[in-house]
Amino acid sequence: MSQTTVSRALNGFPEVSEKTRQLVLAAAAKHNYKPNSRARRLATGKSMTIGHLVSVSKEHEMVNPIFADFIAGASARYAQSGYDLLLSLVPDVDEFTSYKELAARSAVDGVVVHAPRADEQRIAQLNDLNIPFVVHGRSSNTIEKYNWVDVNNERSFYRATQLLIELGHKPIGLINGVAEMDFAMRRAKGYRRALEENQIKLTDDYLTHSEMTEPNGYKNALTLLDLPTPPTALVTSSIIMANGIRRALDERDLKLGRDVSVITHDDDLSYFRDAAAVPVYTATRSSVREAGRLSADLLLKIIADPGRAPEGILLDAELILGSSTKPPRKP
Amino acid sequence: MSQTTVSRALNGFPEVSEKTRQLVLAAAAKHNYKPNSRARRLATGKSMTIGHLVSVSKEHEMVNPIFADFIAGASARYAQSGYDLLLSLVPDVDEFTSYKELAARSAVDGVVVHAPRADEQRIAQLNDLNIPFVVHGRSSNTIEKYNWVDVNNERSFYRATQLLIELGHKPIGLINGVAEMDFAMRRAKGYRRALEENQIKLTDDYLTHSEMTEPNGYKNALTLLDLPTPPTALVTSSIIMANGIRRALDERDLKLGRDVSVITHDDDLSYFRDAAAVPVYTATRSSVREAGRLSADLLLKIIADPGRAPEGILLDAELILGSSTKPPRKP
DNA sequence: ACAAGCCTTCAAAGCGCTTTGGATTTTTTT
DNA sequence: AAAAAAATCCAAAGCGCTTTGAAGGCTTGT
Repeated sequence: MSQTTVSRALNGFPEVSEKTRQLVLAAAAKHNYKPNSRARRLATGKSMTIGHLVSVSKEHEMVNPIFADFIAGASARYAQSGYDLLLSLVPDVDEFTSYKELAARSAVDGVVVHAPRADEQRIAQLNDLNIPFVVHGRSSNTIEKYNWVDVNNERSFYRATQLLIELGHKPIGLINGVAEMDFAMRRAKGYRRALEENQIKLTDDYLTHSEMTEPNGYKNALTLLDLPTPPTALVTSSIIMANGIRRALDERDLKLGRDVSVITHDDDLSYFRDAAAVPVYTATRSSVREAGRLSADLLLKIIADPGRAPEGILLDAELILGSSTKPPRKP
Repeated sequence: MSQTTVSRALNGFPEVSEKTRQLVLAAAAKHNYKPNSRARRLATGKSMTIGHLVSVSKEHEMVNPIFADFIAGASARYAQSGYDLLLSLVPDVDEFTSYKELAARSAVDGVVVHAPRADEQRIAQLNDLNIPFVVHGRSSNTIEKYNWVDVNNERSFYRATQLLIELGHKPIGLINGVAEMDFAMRRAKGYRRALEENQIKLTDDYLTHSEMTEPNGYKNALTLLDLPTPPTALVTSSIIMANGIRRALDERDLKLGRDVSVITHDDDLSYFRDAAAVPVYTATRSSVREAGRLSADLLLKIIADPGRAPEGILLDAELILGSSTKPPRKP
């Protein structure tokens, strides 16, 4: 049997009879034969690989904890379509160099951009490189068209803040992510809008920006609690920071919910899944794993049809009521 | 200039004069030329790719949170040596199928095995497939030789338990990972040995096994605190569980350290880095990122020299004193 | 100035597939 | 039964590199 026939049988071409196909498939299964990826990729001119470049902050050696779950979602989709996932954790400073290199040696058919800043250069750069990509998040100050999957951050945090205000809270703090990040900017915007609409005037002292680690949640919570008029409620961007906040409250003998209300954004991380009947935290919840799936789907579509008009997928976070929010305590 | 010369110049062969090499390099830089990965890999017969198969528990859709930091460590090494990192999150049930497939289509030059069980089949399977691999962890019930990088789990937990005993604690609980995991088994062993050597008899009620999530830390802590003779100290396998434990203590109006002492294993995750002057938790600390680096180094060595005798690298976790351990409270 | 020897360059083969275009066989039509 | 059409199959080219083996250019020694 000729090489051509085997190749066609395995790749599902119609020029081969069903009988032969079955024969080929049986023989392949028997000898555990799979076409050599390297040869196949050279012949087809496709890499059958999607790149994920995750930047590691040079300063803090920080890996964004949500990326594992995001990738878990995406990976499943790639596998279904026969794509491999190429992962590279690069120091944030030379991220573009990495993209350029990947493109030059044509190692990937597409990439996913993680953690876009409000001013994001990678989008224009990738458009220039003419390499298909999907951004997980958006970039407010970018005019170029691009494909993205994002959560409605502004609205979520607007709603969260609004809820606290309705409960009677006035001084409300926001413990946010790094200021340059697009999501952080949008969340701050939602938070501010809710305050403004309710004529609550707060200085920027009530708003902190930092990497979303547990220690930072702790530290920033203490800073806010030390204000002359400490907040009676906090909104935060990450369940990991929320854990730090809880620790700070604990240290001050304040009870979560009773003394200080907290609403956190909840990415539904697998190791923090808040699945109790009454969740621990009132939260704006949106599964980052689902975002991973959707991003992968979108990227595969773009690759299959390069002419496609850029698309944005906006997910709405649910506002889930837990036990960490109560009306402020009467003095 | 001929293709041969260019290839040789770029790949550092000695047959090309320094002058020509510089010329070639300059031209390559100017046009942003990089040899096409696909073609190169076919020609050399190497994939220049390392596979990481991370299993996702089918049941809980759980991704081990340490893997992000581990991979961050490994990725840097691969990049240095020109290797790509192929990541696949596979349902734990069909992990071997994935390995076989990778081998058949020769997509990788080596793999890293994550989260080995005490009874681990993958080691024999990979040896059969004759594919270079390094195990992050060990497998107690495996007789085959293999390369591994592991922490001295038994000793760490022996020392941790011993410390608590020296402080005066008697009923000591262990909130551990899933029982089948090799590391969990070793940690339990160290814990038990310390108890035995001090003639402390405790039933297995003081020992819980579960996936290392925050909710499980919480739940298991409550279970132990509800025992007729509740433990005055807890040892736990993960800082994420430790956060759940803190929540449980909080709910019972118990103060960490004062009322209940806690020692946690600390993988030095980037988003939980406990870098305070006096750490929050007394901990057995070992950087999982460093383990990632070492695993990558070892694997690259094996690939470069297949004849190499299997090697094991045993890391010793430091026992770091924090503020979560005190003598038991007098009743 | 010429041969020997070394350094440098090159043409061509091959990596293991896919794909094209043609050849062969089988089926259908007249 | 012969011709036309359809269904199969196959040989060979090509994907973009690396690597082999041979040729060309330069230096050195006599």
